[in-house]
Amino acid sequence: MPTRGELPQLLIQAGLSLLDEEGAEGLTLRRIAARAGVSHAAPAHHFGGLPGLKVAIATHGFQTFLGDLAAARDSLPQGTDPFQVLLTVNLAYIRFAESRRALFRLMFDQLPTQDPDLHKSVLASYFLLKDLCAALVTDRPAVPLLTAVWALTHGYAALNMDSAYPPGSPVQLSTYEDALRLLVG
Amino acid sequence: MPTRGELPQLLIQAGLSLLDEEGAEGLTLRRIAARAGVSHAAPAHHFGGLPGLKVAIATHGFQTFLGDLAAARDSLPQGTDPFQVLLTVNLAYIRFAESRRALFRLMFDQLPTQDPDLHKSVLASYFLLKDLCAALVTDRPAVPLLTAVWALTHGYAALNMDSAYPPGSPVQLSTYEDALRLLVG
DNA sequence: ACATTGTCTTTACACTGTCAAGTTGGGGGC
DNA sequence: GCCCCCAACTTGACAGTGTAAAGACAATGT
Repeated sequence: MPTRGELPQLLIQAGLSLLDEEGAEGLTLRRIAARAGVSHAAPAHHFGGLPGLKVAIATHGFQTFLGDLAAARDSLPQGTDPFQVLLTVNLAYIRFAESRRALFRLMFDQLPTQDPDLHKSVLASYFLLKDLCAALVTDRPAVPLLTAVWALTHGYAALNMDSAYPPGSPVQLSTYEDALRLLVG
Repeated sequence: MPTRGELPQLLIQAGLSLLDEEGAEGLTLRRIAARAGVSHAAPAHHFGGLPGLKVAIATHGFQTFLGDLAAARDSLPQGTDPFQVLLTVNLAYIRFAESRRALFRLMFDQLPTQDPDLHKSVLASYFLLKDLCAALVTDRPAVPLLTAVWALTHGYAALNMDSAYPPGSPVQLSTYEDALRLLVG
């Protein structure tokens, strides 16, 4: 039995590992509980059930997602060309989807769920990308550009993740940079 | 009991209705069987198990998906501006994702599966979009443009489907046309 | 010291996918 | 016509799942 009070976090971590190692089908209340060394009903107690646990895992996923994006942004020296910053961050977006497929899918599957914490986590990533776009268009509103950029990036991430887009061969990521440049104008 | 030989199609239809009416969680071997009026082991017999049935449903989904895209294309008069054709077809893409969320998710979840029939269905949609792009760029290869266009469209479809992208308000589909025009150049 | 609250376990139940064995019914060889 | 055989389908059983109720137990507040 773990130290009192830290079980929820431990369960989320167990769920994340299970998700990475065995995919979506491995994500089971009982297996998570077993990995955390507690009974199978303990997770349901803390999260209200499997759906609640999934939301919690997705929320945590969006936080590390945000962390990855911010790390990519901060890895560049101050004063870097804003387009280069956006490109670097968005490639981190695509790489996240590729390296953590099951988690990425779970995250966006849970999006319709109305949960304050999940909503806040998503919003944080939204604002990060919005600021990057705002740096590129000083004369007009950033939201339309952000919408297009986000969609393009998410689409590349989704198609590349399944390695199924051009049936057979992988997505040419080099085309992403050109497409992004066209959108930015 | 249905007429001999048509049970597989009947099971796929039952699965599609179940998917539309109750979402991914309603898709169960036993419930599909009950809806088709057969025993719970009948679907497993024909499709080898739940995964096989899901692949069959996804394959059928891609066929009606292709039908929707082709219908949108053919609804325009001959000689229409190629860009307008591409736009119309892609809006049908986005609308399909919105109106059949569970099926759309299942389809792209099954993409990594290596199944000849599924692969062929996906390829058909691929070629349809490729031809539309080829009509727009006569001087250069169409695949890079197709990749970008497909990703942009798929991204809009995915974000719009969850109505979760700009957290709270729906995706502005008007921005899609502008973005597409930028990509086409 | 005592009651209370929150954490966790135990137990039970309905539901799921899969497998093995049985039943049935129709089509082809004789 | 008859029979065999095979495919379609059913039946029954099993392990695994989520959920709910009820209990055990320790920490905490009074």
